[in-house]
Amino acid sequence: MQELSIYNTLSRKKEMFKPLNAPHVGMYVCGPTVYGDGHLGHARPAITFDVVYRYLSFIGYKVRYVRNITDVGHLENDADEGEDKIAKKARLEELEPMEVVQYYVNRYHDAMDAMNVMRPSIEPSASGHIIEQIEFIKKIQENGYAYESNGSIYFDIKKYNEDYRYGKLSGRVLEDLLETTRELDGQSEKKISADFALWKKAMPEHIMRWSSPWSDGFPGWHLECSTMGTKYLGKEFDIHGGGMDLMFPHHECEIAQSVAAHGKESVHYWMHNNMITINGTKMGKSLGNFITLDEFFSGHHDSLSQAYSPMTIRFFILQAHYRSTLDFSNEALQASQKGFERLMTAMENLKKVKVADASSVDVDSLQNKLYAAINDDFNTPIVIAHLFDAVKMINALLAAKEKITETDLSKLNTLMNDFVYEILGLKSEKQAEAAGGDEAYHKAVDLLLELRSDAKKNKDWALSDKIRDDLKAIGFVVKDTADGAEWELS
RNA sequence: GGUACCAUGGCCGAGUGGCUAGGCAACGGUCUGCAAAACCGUGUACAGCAGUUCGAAUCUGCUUGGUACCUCCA
Repeated sequence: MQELSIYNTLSRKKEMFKPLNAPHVGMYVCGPTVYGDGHLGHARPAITFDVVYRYLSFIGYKVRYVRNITDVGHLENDADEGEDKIAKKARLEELEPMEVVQYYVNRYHDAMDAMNVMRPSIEPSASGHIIEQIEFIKKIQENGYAYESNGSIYFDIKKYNEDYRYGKLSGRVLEDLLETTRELDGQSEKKISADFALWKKAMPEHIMRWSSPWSDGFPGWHLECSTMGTKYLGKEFDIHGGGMDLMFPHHECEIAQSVAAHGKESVHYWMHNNMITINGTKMGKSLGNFITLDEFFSGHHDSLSQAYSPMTIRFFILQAHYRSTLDFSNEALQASQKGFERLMTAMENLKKVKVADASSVDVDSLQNKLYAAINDDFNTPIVIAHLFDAVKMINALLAAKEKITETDLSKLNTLMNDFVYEILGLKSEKQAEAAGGDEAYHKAVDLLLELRSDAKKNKDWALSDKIRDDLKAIGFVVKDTADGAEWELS
């Protein structure tokens, strides 16, 4: 088993990863709120924790990966008089709320599949766990950390803070919070403004509502994660992940809820991915500066100079460490596209390498560096840097500038496959393209290239150049290689 | 206002007290009928100022600029 270190937000430092019940690992990640299309920002946690999931599984852990679907409970406004986001969207589009949910869940899955993000072991939805959430509230209430007010139940932060400490994850101090939130409007039903809803009584216009011992209503914003985490991973589990913007108040409230219900913290390692920025500012739904994943895939957006494939997006995200911000730009994305293609070309070239009776390359050293990088808090940019060293090695082997034994070649093959495909989760898009698509049209282009090849044999440069240049004008790039001509869409 | 964080070559980004990632772009070369593609090679950058040190981009202080969270947010 590899020695893996993980940066724990709780301690603000890297810690050796020791699961509670090896070889089992429990991991919970905050999933999407399904009232809109996924954007580039959503890809970051999905891909970050996909690599965590893949690597933990790869080194032999049995991982139960839970990623929720939030389909209730997020209020529209900061005040408590808001309306459920899903319900609002449903009214606007005159659809059943669950129809809206299903539509966006499907689209989310499609985008994630395209980026080769593995599906989690369990993908529970908040609306499917109302009963569990009500039970969870009862426990908090029994332990004295909740109070009822006008049919709604609130978490009593002041009481909680007397016995434990509210704000330990994000470094907040309750007194400071009280000062800063005081000026926000009518927190009429709450004891103090920092208290948050566990159960909210529904106004007549709310169409998503459930009965409870207190009122017809819906569960609070933070409750689903505590509830479903507990249900599927236990009162204590190993990893909880999510975006940095969820650290406060969402994850802070989760901790408070779990401690209030069970008397102890449930999560051992808190992991937070940083934001993706655009022109140096966070890309976010509320800021309206986001670009959806489908827009990236199609190129249909004013800020995009071209389409970017799902693997380009994945590679782009993996080229930065998950705890750093990552600035989007066309230039950066194009760089990722080129780099990714180069890596994939080398993976093809690796198959053509011939063995020799001795090795002039050091595969063991490469292996050590790759594992050291991924074990160091999933440092994928370093992993990729070493993979590019391997690309140079492979190209030199192919050009017979270096040589390699059968044993080493086999080792190199395994290593490259493990890291590129299994751990980083990259895949060649050429194959996917060739497999699908219109066969007749592929053959037609191939035929043109054959004609050009014949023309070249006859030194009919006028004809061969016409074919090449006209194809280019239509949108095909012709590439002459040692094995003949290839083409692709530009 | 409170609390954090960041500032790296044309761009994106690692790293870190001395051995000065990587990708893209640019430039040069190999190949090619010419191109393109592919491959090879070339760049001593770390906001500013002061300090600690034999030695700092890496540690400390100050200055400047930027970001995030405090309200839904990945």
